[in-house]
Amino acid sequence: MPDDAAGRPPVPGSDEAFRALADPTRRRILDLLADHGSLTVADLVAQFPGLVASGISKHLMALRAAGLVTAVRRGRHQVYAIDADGLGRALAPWAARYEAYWAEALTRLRAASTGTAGTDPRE
Amino acid sequence: MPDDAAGRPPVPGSDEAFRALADPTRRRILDLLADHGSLTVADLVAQFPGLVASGISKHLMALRAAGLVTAVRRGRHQVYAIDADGLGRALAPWAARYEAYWAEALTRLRAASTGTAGTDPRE
DNA sequence: CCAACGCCTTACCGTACGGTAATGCATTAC
DNA sequence: GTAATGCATTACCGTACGGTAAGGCGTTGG
Repeated sequence: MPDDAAGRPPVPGSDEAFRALADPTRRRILDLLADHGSLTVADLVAQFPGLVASGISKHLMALRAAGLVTAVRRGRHQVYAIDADGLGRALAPWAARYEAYWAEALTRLRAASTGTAGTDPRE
Repeated sequence: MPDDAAGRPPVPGSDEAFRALADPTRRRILDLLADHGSLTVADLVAQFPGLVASGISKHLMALRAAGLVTAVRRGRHQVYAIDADGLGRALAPWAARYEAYWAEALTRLRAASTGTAGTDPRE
């Protein structure tokens, strides 16, 4: 990248958030945190058989740098949780611009999941 | 990546979409397409002083592979536009899960831009 | 105090990504 | 028909990313 003269005045801190969300593992971590509220590193490691603790820790650091999760020490464990405020601030501007696009797909998705209970986000 | 044993059955085609959105240049291309409706490669190249046509073309291919934009030939120009349906299908499941997080930030954002005639997709 | 534990940190490696330059294949213009 | 345009494609390069393995520091427990 020779220079950033392309100009990117809009969305200041969202870059890191979008880059963080690019990785499927990190999105799954967010999903797990959204489901369970808060989890330790060990809890998360148990959910990823193909990864060791270091990898999970690195992903968590990336999410933390992007402001998507928060970390607090509890004893010798580190408990992670979704940073609702940070996630909102990072994605709200983009969502405001594009929510119209997925709005109809969303209502269709909600209608389809009424009774079918399966994870089938298409058709 | 030795294997994908970590398990990623959910959100089948969203991976490419999120990876495509990770790059600021591609998000800016989407913004430009959202603003102008449809643009040719040359139009987009004019918006990025720091890039040559090949680079723009590659970004457009990535966006097309992710199902976020569509391309049609008009004469010897290639006209790109946002694929509303593809964008919706790719992001709707994720948005359905996390929209609550940016909902409050969104209303706050809308309240702040009341009267400042920004880019308002709806209402 | 000392050993075990838990997590972060650093070093390192392979691969994929973003970028340019050069080539190819259409379509338009002369 | 031939030349020029417009975009895609390919080849190539530097860098950043995702992953593991090894080391460090604070915390828990005897």
